[in-house]
Amino acid sequence: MTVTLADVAARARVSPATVSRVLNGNYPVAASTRERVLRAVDELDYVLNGPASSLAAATSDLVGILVNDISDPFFGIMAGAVQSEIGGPEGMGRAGGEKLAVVCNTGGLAERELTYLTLLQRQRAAAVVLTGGALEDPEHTAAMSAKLAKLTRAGTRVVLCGRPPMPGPDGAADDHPAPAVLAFDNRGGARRLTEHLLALGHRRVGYVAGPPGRTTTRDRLEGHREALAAVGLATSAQERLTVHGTYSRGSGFDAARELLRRDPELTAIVAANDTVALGVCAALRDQGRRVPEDISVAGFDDLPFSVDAAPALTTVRLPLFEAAARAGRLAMGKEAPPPGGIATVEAELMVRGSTARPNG
Amino acid sequence: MTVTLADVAARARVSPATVSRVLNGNYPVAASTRERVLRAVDELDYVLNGPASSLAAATSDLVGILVNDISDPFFGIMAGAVQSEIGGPEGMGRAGGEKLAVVCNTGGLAERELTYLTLLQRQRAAAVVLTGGALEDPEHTAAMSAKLAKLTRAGTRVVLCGRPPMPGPDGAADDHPAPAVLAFDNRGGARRLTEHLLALGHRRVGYVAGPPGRTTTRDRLEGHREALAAVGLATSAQERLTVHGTYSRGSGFDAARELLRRDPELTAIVAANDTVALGVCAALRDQGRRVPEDISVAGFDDLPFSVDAAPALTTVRLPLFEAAARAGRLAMGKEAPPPGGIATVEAELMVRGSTARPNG
DNA sequence: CTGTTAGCGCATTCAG
DNA sequence: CTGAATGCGCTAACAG
Repeated sequence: MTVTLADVAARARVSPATVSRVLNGNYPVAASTRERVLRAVDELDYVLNGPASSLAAATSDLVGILVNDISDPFFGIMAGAVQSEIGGPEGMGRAGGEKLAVVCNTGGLAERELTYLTLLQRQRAAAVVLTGGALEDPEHTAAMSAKLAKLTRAGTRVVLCGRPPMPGPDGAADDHPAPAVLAFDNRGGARRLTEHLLALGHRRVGYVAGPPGRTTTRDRLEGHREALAAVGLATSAQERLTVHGTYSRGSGFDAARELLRRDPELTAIVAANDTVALGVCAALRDQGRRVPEDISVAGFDDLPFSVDAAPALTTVRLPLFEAAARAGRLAMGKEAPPPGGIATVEAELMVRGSTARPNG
Repeated sequence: MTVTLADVAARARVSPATVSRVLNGNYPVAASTRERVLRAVDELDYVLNGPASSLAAATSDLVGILVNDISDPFFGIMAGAVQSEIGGPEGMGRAGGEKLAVVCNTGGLAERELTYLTLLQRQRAAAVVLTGGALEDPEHTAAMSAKLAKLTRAGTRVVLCGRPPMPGPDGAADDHPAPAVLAFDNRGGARRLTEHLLALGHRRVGYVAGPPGRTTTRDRLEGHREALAAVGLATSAQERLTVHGTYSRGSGFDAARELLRRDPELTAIVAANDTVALGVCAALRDQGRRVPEDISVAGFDDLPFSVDAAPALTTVRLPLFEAAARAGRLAMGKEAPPPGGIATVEAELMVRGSTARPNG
C-alpha cells in the first residue's frame, strides 16, 4: 500500500542502501545514479518513514523546546528563534538537516517538566532547549540534573537559555558533556533599573515580584534589593513593599492595589516583567493616578508591545531572539559552546516615558 | 547499554509481549503481573523507544501545529490551547495518550507550509492542526489539498482552525474523511466593527489591510467594504483609503502615515489586527493627533494587550483559546466533528476607548 | 562508488 | 490472560 525505500530502489535499479545514501546525502553517490533515484522518488511520491529511520539511526529529527507558556510572547519569541535555526527557511529542501521543534508547555510545573523530558528521551530527540527560569526546589533540581545527564549520555544535546547553570554534582561528568548555558543577567538588569529610579529621586518603591521559588524571580528581586541597599534603604523595610504574584496582567493589577494599600505614598512601582507592569498601569489608571506624574512604573523584558504602551514603558531589554537563536545553533552543533560552557546574556536598561522624577 | 523492553521482560519474568501490553494498557493483563512489570520498569529506569513503537504501530505520538509565526500571541495562544488538549496536565502519567506538539513556523510561506506537511507525514503524525488564514494561490491550494488528502488517507487527522474549508475537488473523497474545520467569522466581525464606526458618524475611514493573497486579509476587508457599501459609500472610492501591509506594528505605523497623506481629513482608521492598530496609534501620536478625539482607531483579535493600550482598543474578539482547544480535541478524536464537518466561530465586537464620534 | 547483510526495539498476529 | 514468532522500514557496517 505505502511505498517504501525498497520500491524506490527497485524502480531506480539500485540497492536500498544507495537510495538511503542519496536521501541522507551523507555519503558519496554518483551524480547519475542520484539523479535516477531522485526521479524515482518523485515518480513514486515517496516519503521517508521517520520512525523507521530514527530507529535504525538511533536518533531523531526532533528538537524539544521547553517553555513555561507558549502563549506568552516572552517564550513565543524564544521558541520562534530556536525554530529559525533548527528548521531554517533555507535548508528546507526535500532532504537536509531540518529538524522539527517540539514545543512543550510546562506551565512552570515541576512534574510536567520532568514528564516532557522523558517524552523527549523516548523520542530520542536530537536536542533539548530549556528556556526561562528554573524552579528552585532542590529535589526537583536534582531530578532534572539526573534526567538531563541521561539525555546527554544518550546523545541528546542540552542547552539552557535564560536559566542559570544546573548546580549540584551533575553540572558535568566525565561520561557526558555539560549542558551549554546562556544565562540572562536578570540581576544586573534589575539593579540598573532600580538605580535609574533612585537616581530620579524615588525612595518609596514598590516591587511586584514573580512567583516564589523561581530563579528569575529571585535574581530580579535581588538586583532590585541590591540597588536599594546601596543607597542605604534597609532590606527589612523593603519586605513590606514587595508583593509576589504570577507573570500575568491580572496579577500586576491586584498587586498594585495591594502595594498602594500598604503605602499610599509610593512614588514608583517596579514589576517583575512587562506584562505585569501593564497590569500595574491599569490599576493605577483605575485609581486615578497618572503615570508617570503621580507614580512611575517600570517593567522587564522589553516585549514588543511595551514601547506602545502609553506612556511607553521603561524596562530592561533582554535580547530574547538573539539569545534563543544562538541556543538553537548550539542545539544543532552549528556553533561552538562558549568558553566554560556558559555565557551571560546582557540586559539593557531602556528608559522611556513611564518613569520620571517624583513630585516631592 | 540502553535498556530495552526485553530487559524489562526478563526481569519481570514475563514475555516482551506482556510488557508491551501493560505499557500500552490496551489489553487485559492480570493485576499481579502488571504490578511486577511496572516495578521492573522502575527498577531498570526503562524508557520506551518511541521510534521503534511508532514503526511497529505505524503511527506516532506527534501532533503537528502549523502557525505563521509563533512569536505572535495570536498563534501562541492557539498553539498553547491545542497543547492543553493533546498533552494535558492531567493525563501526564508514565503512560497514557499524551501527544507531543510539533510547532511549525511557516512564516506564511507556501513552500514551507508544504515542506512541513511532508515532514509531518514522514513522522507519521497522529494529527495536524493548521491555524490562521490560508494562502489564496490556486496552485498552492491544490497542492495543499492533495497533501492533506494523503495525510488523512494515511490515518492522520486534519483540523483547520481559523481557516476556511479547502475549496476544490479535494474537500473530501470517499476513501478519506474531510478535514474538520473551525472557521472564524472574520467577515462578519469586520462588518460589525465598521458598522460601529459608521454609527458613530464616521464617513472617512481608512483601512490598513493585511498582506494580499490571504483569506484572512480578504475576509476582513470584504466585511469592512460591505458595511461601507450598505451606507452608500462606493467601494471604488474606498480603494484609495486602503493600504496593504504585514501583520506587524511597523507596518501599521507606516500605513497610518500613508493614509493621512492620502486623506488628511480621515476621522477613523481600521487595522487588520491589534498589533497593526498599535502601530497606527503610535504613528498618530507621533503626528500629534489624539485618539480618539481627533481620530478613532480599531483593531481585530482582541489580544490580551489590547485592553491595556491607552486608550483601550476597540476591536473584535475572537475566542482563540476556546476555538483552538476544540481543534485540539478534534485532533485527538475526543470530540465529534461539527455537523457537515465545519463550524463557524463567532467574532464579538468589543467597543472600548479608542473609538468615539468624529469632531465634525 | 555500490550491493549485501544484519539488526534497531517494539506491536502484533496467532496459539495455547 | 500469556508466550512465541514475525516483520514494520530503514541505516550501518562490511565487503567488493
